[in-house]
Amino acid sequence: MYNQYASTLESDPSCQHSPLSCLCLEKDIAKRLSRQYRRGEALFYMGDKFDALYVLSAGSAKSVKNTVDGNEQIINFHFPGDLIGLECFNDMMHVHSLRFLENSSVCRISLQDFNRTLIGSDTGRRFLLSKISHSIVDEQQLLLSLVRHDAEQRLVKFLLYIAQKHKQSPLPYQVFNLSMTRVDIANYLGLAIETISRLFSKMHAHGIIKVNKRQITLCNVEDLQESLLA
Amino acid sequence: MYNQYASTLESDPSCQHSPLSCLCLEKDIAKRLSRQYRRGEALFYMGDKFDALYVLSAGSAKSVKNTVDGNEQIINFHFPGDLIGLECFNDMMHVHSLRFLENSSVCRISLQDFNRTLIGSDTGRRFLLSKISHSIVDEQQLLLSLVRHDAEQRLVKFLLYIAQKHKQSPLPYQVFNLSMTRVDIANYLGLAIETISRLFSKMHAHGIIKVNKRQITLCNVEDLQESLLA
DNA sequence: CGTTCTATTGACATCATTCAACGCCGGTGG
DNA sequence: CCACCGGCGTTGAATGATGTCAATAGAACG
Repeated sequence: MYNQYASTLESDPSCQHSPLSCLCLEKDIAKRLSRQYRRGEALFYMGDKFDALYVLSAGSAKSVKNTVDGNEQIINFHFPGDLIGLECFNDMMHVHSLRFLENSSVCRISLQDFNRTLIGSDTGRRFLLSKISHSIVDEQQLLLSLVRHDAEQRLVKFLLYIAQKHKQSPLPYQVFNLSMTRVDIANYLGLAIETISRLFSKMHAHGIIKVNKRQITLCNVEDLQESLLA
Repeated sequence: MYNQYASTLESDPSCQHSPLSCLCLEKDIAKRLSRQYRRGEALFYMGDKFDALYVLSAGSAKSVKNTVDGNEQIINFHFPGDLIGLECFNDMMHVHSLRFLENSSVCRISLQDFNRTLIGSDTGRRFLLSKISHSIVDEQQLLLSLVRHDAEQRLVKFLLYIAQKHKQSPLPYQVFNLSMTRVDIANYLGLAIETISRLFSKMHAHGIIKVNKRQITLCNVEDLQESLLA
């Protein structure tokens, strides 16, 4: 019961293409922005005033932190249904920049609407709290990979994660297109780009996955999952 | 204004020893548990029903995830003022075990009270949202260390983080006792315990820090902070 | 008083990075 | 149309940081 929205997002076919629509219909707190964004565009920059949360309704994006040495660090990737901006209630400023990886659209949730939902609707509040928990847990999963897994395991976990995020897509979820470059993946996983490239080649040669440019096919999901346990 | 509670926790001397007291006094949502916990005791275990959040009011603790291979992974450490349990709204179960590192006490916030505060009090809601953001950002900081820093930088960042958490203590904050073992630190930072040991020895020899068993002295905090930027 | 936990140190092995060269593709301008 | 260029990706060889294995010793605890 508590969990109804989270699970709805996974399974209810009516939500397949826009999980947010549940939320939109339900509580009308997110308003679809008319504007579409293109690959490379930014929704906001680190340091901007925080005046709304967003839900990604289509496409994909990355949260990027600019480090002192002039480089970027990708904090996470976002996919349809992800709630963006939860880390900003501390300073009321954006602590990342958000950059789209492909043509995308978002729903905007003003802080006023956010608060109103938190206050006024039991199911809305549960939904939002569940989203908050989910994003914390996702982050901890990445943390776990970085700490306990070697390069190949990190990449496998990453691919499984991406596949998971594509479960709403019409394609079989074992087949998907990466919207990010190898550079992005390497950055995110804390590896050198050459390592990513070599791993793709090796795993392809071993028949574990198929790699064709950015299209990935996971040949045996269960085997991959098991390989993480070793 | 939005930020008043967060900053109060840092600076208001009346909150020095129990940051939570702000919250207790303010909204009466957290009730100090009479029971004190001892080193090694658990507050809850992974899989337990999630029926309350906690604020650590004294001592320290670790959140631990049991991995499939029978090992543990420390997800984070907790210090006075930290809000514990935010990751549980998804499944309404605890996803970590919480284990105290020294004699400690906690304040319990029932879900009912939590919701009531979210609904009923503007300042309480802001305070809680700020806490949520803070814990997400903390986690991302660790993530950044793991991805971008080598072993020494990770350890330095960890020590600065601990020092930061001890700013409320009567001691000068450059001097503190680690409540966790070398094993815990290694586990948390994704390093071998021998690496931690060697780094402590090396940094001690170089006069960067002083190490005496578990007591650490940071000889020059600014130098340490700068060393992270390189 | 032994057993276990914690910590330190050395020798060696290994995985991932770094440096370097190269190819492919798409866009842009002459 | 072709030439050039920058971004993206692959592969090889050498280097180095960190893990692993092993030995030792003090501290904590029953």
